[in-house]
Amino acid sequence: MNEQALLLLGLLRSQDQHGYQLNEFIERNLSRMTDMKKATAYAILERLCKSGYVSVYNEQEGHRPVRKVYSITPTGQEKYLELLRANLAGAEQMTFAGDIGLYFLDDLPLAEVLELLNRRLKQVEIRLENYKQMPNHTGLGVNLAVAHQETMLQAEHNWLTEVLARLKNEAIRPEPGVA
Amino acid sequence: MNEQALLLLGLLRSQDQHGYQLNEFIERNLSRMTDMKKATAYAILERLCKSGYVSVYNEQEGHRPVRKVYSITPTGQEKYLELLRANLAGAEQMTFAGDIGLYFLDDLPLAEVLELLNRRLKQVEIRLENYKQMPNHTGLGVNLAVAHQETMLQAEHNWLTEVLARLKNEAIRPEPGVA
DNA sequence: GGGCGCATGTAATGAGTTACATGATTGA
DNA sequence: TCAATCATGTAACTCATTACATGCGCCC
Repeated sequence: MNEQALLLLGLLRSQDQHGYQLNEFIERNLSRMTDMKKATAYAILERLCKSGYVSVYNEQEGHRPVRKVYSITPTGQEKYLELLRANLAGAEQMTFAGDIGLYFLDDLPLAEVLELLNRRLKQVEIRLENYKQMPNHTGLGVNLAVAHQETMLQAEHNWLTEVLARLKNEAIRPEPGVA
Repeated sequence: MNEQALLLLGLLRSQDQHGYQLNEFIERNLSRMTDMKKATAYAILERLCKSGYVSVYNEQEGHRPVRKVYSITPTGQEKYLELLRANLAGAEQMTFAGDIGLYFLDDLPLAEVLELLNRRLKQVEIRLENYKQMPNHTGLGVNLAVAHQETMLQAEHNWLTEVLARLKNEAIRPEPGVA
């Protein structure tokens, strides 16, 4: 009962959809918001169905494979709002897996650390480029979500750049008094 | 074979330790880096043992319960460096669960959104306070890791504040031309 | 004597991923 | 005719969490 459920319910709120359709949409437009896999979406839809938050009916267009079209129920609408409120009001834990590496950074020679962190920086830069080339979406919320990620990526970029500068400095003039 | 393994191996690198000891240390000093639970640590230590990255011996101090003391092996040392390099060089995905809510923010009345996001902001502020009251650690890496989290939290704070201001503005003078 | 701290785990559960299986249609 | 797309799923697995169980020593 988490963000993935919220996402699927939210998408179904605007219109009935079948699993494939939802998965396509998520992959094309929301790959930055979530990394939910297709099989997972199907599984969650089933779960939502069992819980009564969505209902299903079959549909066939021409000779295409039969589709299971999901539709949000009144209970689902309530659940959706509940999940949405909780999500908006809550702050995330903000623990970064990459910090574990930083914690142990003293275990490698400074030169190597510099090279490795540079690799990290490059990846952040590539992703930032990606955002900058993206067209504006429609809808207030969509733009906010995208802007948030860009902001955080930029923060990460700034921080990494600054750290690299500081470490480089230390490489030239090592341990200048500070432990 | 992820960050938790890296963490445990890294801690064992400095000295042999038993599970309880590791768990205590993590809870006291590294609760911000990771939210690994105690049972998980025990399980991972076992896994590392089976893989040959650590070895075990028993120890008893006085009449205390017997301890399983873990010791990193040469293979473990190699694995550790491998994991460390990968961790330092890699950038994280940076998908925030809270963005799903933002994405659907149009589904709630603006006034409520304002209130909910304010709740989110409050939590960020509390955590920031926490960081500011913390003493400096020893060791370059430790400080970097802590500083990183503080930086990102601050970025989150700035962003949220700005968004709230913008939305509040819109509440007063709604939809001023922009879709 | 009672509660906390020490020290280790297990069993059940849940969430999510991977890899695989199926089979029809459509377009080059 | 061959590959890609449409459409759904299952089975096996990993990973981690929760909740529980155990039992002794130490200190008040």
